[in-house]
Amino acid sequence: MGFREDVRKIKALADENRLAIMLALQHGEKCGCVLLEELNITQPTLSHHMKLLCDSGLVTGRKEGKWMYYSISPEGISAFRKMIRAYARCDCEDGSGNGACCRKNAE
Amino acid sequence: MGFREDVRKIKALADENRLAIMLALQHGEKCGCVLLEELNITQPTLSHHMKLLCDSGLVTGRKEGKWMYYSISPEGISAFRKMIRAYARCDCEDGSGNGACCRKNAE
DNA sequence: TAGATGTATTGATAAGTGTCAATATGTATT
DNA sequence: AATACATATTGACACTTATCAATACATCTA
Repeated sequence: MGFREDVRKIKALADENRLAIMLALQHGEKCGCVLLEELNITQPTLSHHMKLLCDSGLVTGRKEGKWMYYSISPEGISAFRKMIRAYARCDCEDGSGNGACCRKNAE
Repeated sequence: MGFREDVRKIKALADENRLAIMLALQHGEKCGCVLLEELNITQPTLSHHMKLLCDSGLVTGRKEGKWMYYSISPEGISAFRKMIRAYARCDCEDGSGNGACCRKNAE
């Protein structure tokens, strides 16, 4: 069926630099130029990664003058985790919270 | 830093066929030959995907005679979701459950 | 208006990935 | 031992992706 959109979103996180960006944004929004200093990549590469993260909904961008401020999207990461949960799950998690094999590791 | 291992695990889920496999295994273990009937791929391709899923820890394999039975690993998916959560998070989730921006969408 | 600065786009390239046909390996049955 | 069947591996190929240099676009400032 149509998992294409979900695959696209998962791929948005499947890159070392983009994981680093997600961590870098965890404590609040940052300007692109700041991210550029923290990551050892060129400006076009950062722009490319930010586009993928924004398209996936995990990150939102805000333009202020000539600067772009990026931040984690709470709704985006919530939807993302929910989506992940739809695939990374098993029957022993029946919603009652009594899934024996998952009790200890419940997140 | 060393996100390589996490990227490898996330990539394990970043494919349409592997998402379909995860769903197919949700209700319990299945033989490789059964998965082969459900997915429109050849046997070598299935073998390739199962290897990636097993290597990531999301799925475990059990050999019985000439058959391979695959099933979701409860510990694997729990660790996976925990890992995802480390990247797909923001400060407004402070562990107290009071993160204002996430309250409504908490999973 | 001109120059400076931050960001986005384009084009090229190397590396990675999904797929299949062909073949190999392992196991059960006759 | 020989055959049949399920799975794994190898090799090849098309497609995707991460990266950068060069360039374009947008905005601020002198």
